[in-house]
Amino acid sequence: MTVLSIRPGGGPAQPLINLLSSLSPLSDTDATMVRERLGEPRNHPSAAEIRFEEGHGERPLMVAAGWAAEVSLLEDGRRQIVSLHLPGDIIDPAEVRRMNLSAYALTSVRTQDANRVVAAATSDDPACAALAKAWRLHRHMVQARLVRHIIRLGRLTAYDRITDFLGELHDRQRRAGMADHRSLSLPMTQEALADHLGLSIVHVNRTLQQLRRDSLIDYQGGRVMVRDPAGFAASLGRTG
Amino acid sequence: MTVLSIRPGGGPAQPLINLLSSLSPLSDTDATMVRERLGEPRNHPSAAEIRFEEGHGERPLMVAAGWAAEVSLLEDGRRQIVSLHLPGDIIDPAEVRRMNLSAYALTSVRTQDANRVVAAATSDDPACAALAKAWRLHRHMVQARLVRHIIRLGRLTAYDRITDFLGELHDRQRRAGMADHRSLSLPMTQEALADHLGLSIVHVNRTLQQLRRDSLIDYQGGRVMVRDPAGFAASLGRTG
DNA sequence: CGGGACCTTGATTATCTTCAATGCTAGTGG
DNA sequence: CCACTAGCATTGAAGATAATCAAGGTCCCG
Repeated sequence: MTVLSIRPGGGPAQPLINLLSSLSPLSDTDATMVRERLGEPRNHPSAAEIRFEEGHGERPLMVAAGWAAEVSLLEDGRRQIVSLHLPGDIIDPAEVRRMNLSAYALTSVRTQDANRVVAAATSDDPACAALAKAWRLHRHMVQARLVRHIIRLGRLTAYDRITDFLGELHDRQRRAGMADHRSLSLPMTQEALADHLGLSIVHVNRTLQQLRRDSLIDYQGGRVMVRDPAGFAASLGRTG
Repeated sequence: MTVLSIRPGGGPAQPLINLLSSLSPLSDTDATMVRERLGEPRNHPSAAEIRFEEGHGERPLMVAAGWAAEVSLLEDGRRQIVSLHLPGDIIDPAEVRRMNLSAYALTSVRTQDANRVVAAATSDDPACAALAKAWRLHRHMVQARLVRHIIRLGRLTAYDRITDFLGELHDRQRRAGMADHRSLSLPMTQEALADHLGLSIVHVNRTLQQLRRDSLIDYQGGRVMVRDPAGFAASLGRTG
């Protein structure tokens, strides 16, 4: 991990740059390329749907601040949050549409048009080679998260689902330079948590309390403190 | 759907050709291109792991006959079948390795090296344009299946999971020209079904019986007859 | 005929959901 | 400043869904 490049205060593009360079080293030139290619910011109020038909086609959006989610709404009103977008993540509208999902702001969200960034990252211009490599690894990571979520939902208990999920969030936030060794932010309601983890609100609430009672975490005000990193990692039903 | 191209007896490549042309029309030339680029067949006994280190790197394999699965093994012996490979599907060893999965033969399986097919389908040679388009759509479909499976596991009951899953299998087999309007093959044990759908064997067994009692399906000898296509589709907790 | 893999069944228990309140806190308007 | 409201978190009780445990049963194959 290129520690040097992790500068949380480096502007709205910094989480994305940190994220990419945590996968494959980027030069300052690469970082600048990302920064300069981001488009105008846009704000989405909490709980609003994030729509994409903004004039010229379906452009990828980078989440600059706040959390968003890709959601499947079922006929009976149930919903499944398929994936989450944290600062630094990029939402691909074409994919959202193809999968029959919708995107929602879980908190107040600020996005920026990332069309030109994605274009650079997927071009075969040698000047973008480092960016392209990091981007490929990033895509792989995104896909691996889907697979991991299938394993979570299919074979882990509520307790392990939450632990495993918090572990994933911690890793993601650290890569983006947005969390320290011991804590992570969790600015989503227990209802959203339930809809992501395939559980009821009530059960999420009780399981979180259990985690607190077991002294694995503290949780309040949208922030999780990892009290026992060892026990935390150990309690995961790990894949082999 | 290009009905003309669906010829179940057209050799081992036919399922793949049917599958691709169900997504985007292929000419006879395209079909020939696929057929001629397939490598030597290889047999995998039922329940064996499908390994890839065969001399020259990790080459994609097309399933020519039988069913395979990508599996995650958990420490405690539980397992999750993340995805299934039916005839016509292509297994990407690089992906299996990246996701920390392993591939197993659920039945006796015959595969063929599909490296040159994938190369053609992902090239930008204009001669492969039709193939490339179908391939892109196919990749999208594969990804959509992962998302759909997340929704199944997260928000559907055992009964609906099985119904929805059978619906998916029916669609896949029809695209490959390997099933008619009313029936599909299901050559996997109830244990494998359980490991895919995140349920216990016993519960899968009882739920299948419930489906039979409700006259939605008949099920015996690895074959499912769809008795009530309307009720079948209606019972699905559909995404919107 | 014996063994093994798979399917089926009953009984019991655990996990998780649902329903129905009750708190808590922050923002709002009087 | 103080009700008042809305959204979220929490709690208890009851019930449904699914897992586990422990046998049998069936079928195929050597």
